[in-house]
Amino acid sequence: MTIYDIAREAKVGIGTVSRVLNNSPKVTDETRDRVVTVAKRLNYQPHAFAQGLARKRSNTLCAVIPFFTNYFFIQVLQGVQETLAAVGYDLIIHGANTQAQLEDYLDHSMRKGRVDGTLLFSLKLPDRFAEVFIEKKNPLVLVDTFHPSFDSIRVDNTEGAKKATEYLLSLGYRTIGMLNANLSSVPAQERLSSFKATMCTHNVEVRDEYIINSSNTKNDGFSREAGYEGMAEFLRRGIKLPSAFFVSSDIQAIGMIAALRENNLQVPNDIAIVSFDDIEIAKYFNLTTMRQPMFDMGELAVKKMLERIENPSAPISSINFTPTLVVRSSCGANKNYVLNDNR
Amino acid sequence: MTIYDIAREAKVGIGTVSRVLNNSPKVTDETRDRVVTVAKRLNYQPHAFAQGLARKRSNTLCAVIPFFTNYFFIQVLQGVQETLAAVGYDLIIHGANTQAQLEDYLDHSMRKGRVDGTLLFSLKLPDRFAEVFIEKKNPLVLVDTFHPSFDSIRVDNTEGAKKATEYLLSLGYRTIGMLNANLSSVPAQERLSSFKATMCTHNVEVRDEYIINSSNTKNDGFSREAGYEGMAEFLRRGIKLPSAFFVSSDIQAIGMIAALRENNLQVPNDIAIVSFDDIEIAKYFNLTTMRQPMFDMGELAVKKMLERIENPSAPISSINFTPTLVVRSSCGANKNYVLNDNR
DNA sequence: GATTTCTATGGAAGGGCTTTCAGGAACTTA
DNA sequence: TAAGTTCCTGAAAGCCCTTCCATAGAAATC
Repeated sequence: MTIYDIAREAKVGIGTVSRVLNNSPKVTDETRDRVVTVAKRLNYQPHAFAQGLARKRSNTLCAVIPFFTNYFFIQVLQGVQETLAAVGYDLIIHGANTQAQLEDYLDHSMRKGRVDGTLLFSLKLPDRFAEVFIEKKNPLVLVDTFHPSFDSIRVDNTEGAKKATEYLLSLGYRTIGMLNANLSSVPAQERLSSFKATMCTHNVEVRDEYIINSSNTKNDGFSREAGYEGMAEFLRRGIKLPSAFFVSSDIQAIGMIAALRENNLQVPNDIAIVSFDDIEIAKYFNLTTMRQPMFDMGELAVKKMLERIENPSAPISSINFTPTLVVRSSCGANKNYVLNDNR
Repeated sequence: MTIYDIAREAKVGIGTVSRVLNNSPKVTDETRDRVVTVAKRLNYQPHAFAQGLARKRSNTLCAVIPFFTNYFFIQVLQGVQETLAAVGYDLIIHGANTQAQLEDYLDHSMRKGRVDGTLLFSLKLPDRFAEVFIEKKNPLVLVDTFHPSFDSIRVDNTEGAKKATEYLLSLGYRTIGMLNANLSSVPAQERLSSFKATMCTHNVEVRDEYIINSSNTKNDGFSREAGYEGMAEFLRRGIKLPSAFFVSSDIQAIGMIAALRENNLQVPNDIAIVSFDDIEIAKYFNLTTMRQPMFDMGELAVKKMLERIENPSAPISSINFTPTLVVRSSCGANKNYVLNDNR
C-alpha cells in the first residue's frame, strides 16, 4: 500500500498523490477528490520512515530522563506527552540513570535523523556533547538542568528554598535543620546554599549537626529510603531535635516521617516539615511544600522545542519557574487538618 | 556522513561497508579493519530511518497506556523500558485515556513501519482493529486485557480477589464490604464477582449495602478520589460499618483511609482493609494488599513481543500472573507477621 | 491568430540504507 | 593447463516518500 498504488488507481502520477496528501495548493479540486477517495478506500497510511527520510524530519522527540520511578519526572513527562500528542508528535522515552548511561546514549542511540530534538532532564550535559549538538544543529532543550548554549527550563531552587525557610521562620521556628539529598546533585547544592543564606540573613544560627546530606546515591538521594535513613541515623545520634526541618523533596519527607514515627515522634507536633516538589502523593501526607509546576514545565519544554525546530537561530532562552508555597499541615500552621499517619 | 563517505575513504564499495557494519561474515579481516577504522574516525552513526526503510524493521515498540499518572502503569512501563533498553530497542509511549482516543490512535498514528509492535495496556481492543492487526500481521501484545487472537499477559483477578477475601475470612472477619472501582472496567467486574463467589462459598452473607461501586470515572474509578468519595458517601448514609473491606486498588484504599480518618475511624482498629496492586506507596500506608508483579509483567510483555516478532506464526499464548498476598498491618494481623519493609 | 505566461501534472532524482546479483580473484581439481 | 569452486567485492535495485524539473495544455496578452 504505497503512493504508487494510489497513483495507479486514481490514474494520476505519484507526485500528484504526494501533493494531495500534503495539502499542496497546486492541485485541481477534481484531481484532489479522486486521489482522496482512493486513499480513503485503500485505507492508506504513509510510511513514517520513508517520509522521515525524504523530509529529513521525524516528528518525534526524545526525552532522556533519569530515574523512571521518580514522581517528579513522571509528572513532567505527562505534560510533555500530552502537549506532543496534540501536535501529532511521537515521544521516545529513554532512561539514563547515570551520567555514564547518558553518555552511552548520546554516543550510540542519538542517531541522526531518528528524532527532531532531545529533551534532557536533570542530567548534566557533558561538554563534549554540547559541541556535538551545536555542530550538528541538533535541537536540545534542558529541563531542570542548565547549559549556556541551549534553551533551558528550570526551577529557581534558590528562591524556593528561601521561601520555604522564611515560611518556617515566619511561624516562629528558630532551630531549623535541613534534610538534604546527595550533594552531588546541583539542586541539592542550590537548596542547601539558599537555606543557609536565608537563615543567615535572618540572623538565625545554622547548626552543622542539623544539616543532613544524604549519602544514599539512589536517585541522587531524592528517595524515600534516603529520607528514612537520614532521619533514622540522626535520631540514633541522640542530638536534641530541631523544631523544624526543611527537606529537599517530598519523597524524602515521607521517608523521614516513617523514621520519626518509629521513634514515636509526630509531625507537626514534635517537628515541623516543609519540603519541595509537591508530587501527587504529597497531599496524602499533608505536606507543606514548595510546588514545582511539573506538568507546566513539561508543556513548556515541548513548546520551546517546537519553536527551536522552527527557528534554529532564535536567541537562546532560559526560563525560571519559581516554586510556590503550598500550605498543608506539616508545619502545624493549619490545625484544621490532622496529619495523615500511616495507620 | 553516510556509508558512501566511508566507502570512499576506505576505498571499498558501499555494500562492503554495510556488510562490515552488520557483522556479515563474508568480509576479509583486513577489509573489515579498514572499514571499521574509518567508521570510527568519522564517528559514523547509521541513519535509523534509512535502515528502517531498507530492513522493514524499526527496532521500536509502542506502548499504549491509559492514565499516565497511574502508578500501576508507571511500574509496568519501567519493566518495559529497562528490558527494551537492554536489547537496543526504542520505546514510544502513547497515552490514550479513553476508548475513543485509542481508536483515534489506532486509526491515525499506527503508521505502518513506524514500530515493530504494539503493547496495549488495559484497554479493550476494538474488534475492527483486531482484524486489522491480524491482517497486517502487526504484532500486538496485550497487558492486563484480553483478546483470543493475541498474546496476553494478565493478572488473575478472580484468584486474587479470592485470596484477599479468604484472608479476611481467615482473620475472623464476617461482615465484609467491598469498595470497588467503576464497573465499566473489566478488572473491577472480575474482582467483584470473585469476592461475592468467595463469600458465598464460605457461607458468609454478602450485603448489597456494603458493596460500593465507584461512580467516579476518572481512571475508571481506580483513583484516590474515587476511594475517598466512595467511603465518604458510605459514611454519610450512616449504615453500621462492616468490620472489613476488600478494596479494588491501593490508591482507592488510600483515599478511603483519608475519609475514614476525617470521621475519626482508624485502620485497622475500626475497620480492616485489604486492597490490590501493591504499588510503591502501598507500603507507606502499611496496606495489606494483593501484589501484582508489575515490573515483571512489563518485562514479560517485551519478551513475548520479541518472540512474536521473531516467530509470527507461533501459537498464541496467554499468561496469567497470580497476585500474592503481602501482609502489612491494615488488617490488624499479628504484628510479628508484618513485613518490615519501611526502609 | 500568434505568442507569451501560467498552472497542473507526471516522473525522475534523491534521501541512506540492505540485499541481491554478477563478476573477478584465488584456489581446487582433473 | 583448463575447468570448476569458492570467496569476496562493487554496484545496482529496492524500500517509500518529497521535491524538483520539464512539459503539455489552458489562459492571457498583443
